[in-house]
Amino acid sequence: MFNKVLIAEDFQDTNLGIVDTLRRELKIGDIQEELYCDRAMNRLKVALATKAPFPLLVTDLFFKEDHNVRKLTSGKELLRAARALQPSIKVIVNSMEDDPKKIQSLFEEEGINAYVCKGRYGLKELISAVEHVYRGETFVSPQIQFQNGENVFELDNFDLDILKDLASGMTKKEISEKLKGKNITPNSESTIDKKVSKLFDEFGARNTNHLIAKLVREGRI
Amino acid sequence: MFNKVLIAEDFQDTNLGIVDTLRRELKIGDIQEELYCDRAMNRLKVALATKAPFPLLVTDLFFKEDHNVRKLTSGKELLRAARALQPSIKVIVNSMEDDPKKIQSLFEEEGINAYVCKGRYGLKELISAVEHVYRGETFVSPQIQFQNGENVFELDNFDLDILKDLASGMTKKEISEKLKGKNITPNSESTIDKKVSKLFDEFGARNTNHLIAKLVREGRI
DNA sequence: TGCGCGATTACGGATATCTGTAAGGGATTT
DNA sequence: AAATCCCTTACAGATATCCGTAATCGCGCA
Repeated sequence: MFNKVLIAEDFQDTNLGIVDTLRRELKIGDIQEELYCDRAMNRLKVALATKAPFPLLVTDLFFKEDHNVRKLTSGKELLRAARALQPSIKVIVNSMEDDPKKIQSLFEEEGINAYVCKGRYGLKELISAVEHVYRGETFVSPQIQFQNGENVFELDNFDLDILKDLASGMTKKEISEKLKGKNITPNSESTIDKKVSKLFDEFGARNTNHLIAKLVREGRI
Repeated sequence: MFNKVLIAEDFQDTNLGIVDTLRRELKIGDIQEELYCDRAMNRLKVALATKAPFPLLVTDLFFKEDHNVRKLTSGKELLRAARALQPSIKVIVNSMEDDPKKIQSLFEEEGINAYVCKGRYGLKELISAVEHVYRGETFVSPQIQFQNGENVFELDNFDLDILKDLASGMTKKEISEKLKGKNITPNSESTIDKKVSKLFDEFGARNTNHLIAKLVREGRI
């Protein structure tokens, strides 16, 4: 089993539960915890410099803001920095997020080793995740369904930019002009019109207001 | 100090932290926990029936859905039901929510005794909250700022209904007709126009898309 | 009673959105 | 080379929006 683990998690109470469980169930002696990403990163550096690197990082995704100024503000940034420093480190993400697409992208883009969804069985799953990762396998909370195809439509960056601009109050004419100014093509008002209309169909929206409301609610823009 | 406490919290790990801390710091012997609102409610009923009611309920606001069918789906419903059953019960809400307006309404509408915001100091604050509540006082996490006045504009139910309809894709003409059909006044398209335009000013929005995006993001519609 | 004020409503004009049709270009296929 | 498909663009008509002006109504108040 891993000889030491670093846990980055800003919820004091959750933290306590995790530490306690890992210690008791997995007999991991050296469990260290940090409430801030920056401090967690420091620990990784120090451990590596003293030839006693952490083989495993368990991190949340979201860290609440407070008075402290921070360089690293999310678990994603932390795990990227950690991987840059120490490529061999195993990473388990433990968070509330339950959107399969976002979790999938953590595996694909960040190469995490396991994802555990906080919830009623979060602790049991975390133990299972640590065991899997130790054996070189990946793990995902079973309630996460990686549905491919289905009702999930892709939004490419072009669509996304248009929608963000619309949501921030720009008209299609203004967007068209902005794109022309930046020499990005396509850029005609007509094409923007068509793109957005197609999204109406895909998302079952009746007009722009409806589409924007849906997408903002889904956290996609 | 309270002789027993019921904790409703669907995050297993958080739960463990809370139970442990209350037991150690406050010497509360009888600490019971439930992962589901319905079961928590049952415990309250049984305890009351056997003449050993819980003097204190600590509950989260949000409970994740799973396969189990549930009557009570949120902490708000749970605490209402609890108060209906046993009006004297003290209630501490322990949740992620950090919107002062929503928290304030919990005090004003639901008469909760304390609100503790989950976070880096959540456990320490929870202890403090229990002590305050035991002394008959209220408690709120210090990072919650009850700002009155300021930049916070009120949205009455009429505005809210219009905005919700717009966000769901209705045109102003359709909204006007819907209101006329239900004999709700005012209901002219012109008035709806004016109302929404005034909201542009108040919220610094450039058009309806912008306004809806802002309000959805703030969770107000 | 009359005045003032705000809310509601009507209306019109300038823009913007939504939708359909059609033309052109580039890439792939036959 | 011709046919096909997809993307981009132009254009046009029907609606919808945004915004200004002005008339009307209800209500408190002197």
